[in-house]
Amino acid sequence: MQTQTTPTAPQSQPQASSQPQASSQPQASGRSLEHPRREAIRLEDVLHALSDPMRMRVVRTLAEEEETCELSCSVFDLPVSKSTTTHHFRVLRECGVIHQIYRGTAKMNALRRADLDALFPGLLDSVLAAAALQEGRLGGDRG
Amino acid sequence: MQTQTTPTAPQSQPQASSQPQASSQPQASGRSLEHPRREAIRLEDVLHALSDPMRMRVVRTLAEEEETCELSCSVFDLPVSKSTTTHHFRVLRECGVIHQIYRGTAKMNALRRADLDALFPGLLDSVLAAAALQEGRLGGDRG
DNA sequence: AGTGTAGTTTGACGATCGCCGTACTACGTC
DNA sequence: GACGTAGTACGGCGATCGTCAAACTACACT
Repeated sequence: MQTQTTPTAPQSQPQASSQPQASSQPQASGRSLEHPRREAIRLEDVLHALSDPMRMRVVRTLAEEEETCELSCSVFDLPVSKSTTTHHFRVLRECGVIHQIYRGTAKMNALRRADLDALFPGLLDSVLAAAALQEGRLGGDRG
Repeated sequence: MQTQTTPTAPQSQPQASSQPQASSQPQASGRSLEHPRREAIRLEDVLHALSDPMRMRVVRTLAEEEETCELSCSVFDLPVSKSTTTHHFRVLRECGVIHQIYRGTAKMNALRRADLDALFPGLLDSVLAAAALQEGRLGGDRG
């Protein structure tokens, strides 16, 4: 738990893999990503980020798979181009909703639940519940 | 309780004041406003509406003054022009966040709390709490 | 009828948004 | 080194957004 940041306490230190190990999993290395500090996360930005169906879909998937801790961008398979996918993940990161790190060629994503719950208690859960309720109500599958 | 709709169960019937009465308060009359039905309210539209600081400010004021039931547009005194104010209230109404009726020259506004609570339980409260928390955190007055 | 108040409508503006394709970089593997 | 994979950066496109000013409508009051 030292060469990789935990999603519950993300800090954006570059931390250029000082101890190489023969683990099967590649380490976070090379490029660094900018994340807003917890105190810099703004409610209006979070609401704006979540108001896009594509990004809501990402956040819901991340929340469902929360015990997995991290998902690569590619597992989402959004019905948009690669560059648009990059754009949406960047919006989510820059507004503080998700945490991203590079791991080999992949970029892993995790919800910043601890930060969001601390700043806006209950908000994420009620949004997720609302999204699930609405999906049931409209009967559609995530569209 | 028949010539005016209640904010807790708003229906958008025109209801053109069939029984005139000498009450001190002018009745809802004349122009009618379109409101989405409860089932037509979409989470993404609500989140988008709330992601604008000006509209969030309106919703928070409406929530604080909820026992008053209705507030005219003019009491808000937003730091934007009249036409922009009209625009923001229209966005809030069309996405189902507020209910509006004409009462004389004024247009009265009320939160559609019953509808929102039914569709998205806890969402409105956690958003309002988050906004209050953030205001305290940033120390600013509603900005 | 005239005046004032409250809000609307229209059209415009610059900014942002969501989306794309193309060209590119970084990494792992053969 | 060559190749494939994962994701980025750069522009560009049309649509939407927040904002405004100007002209307008609806109502109340004198």
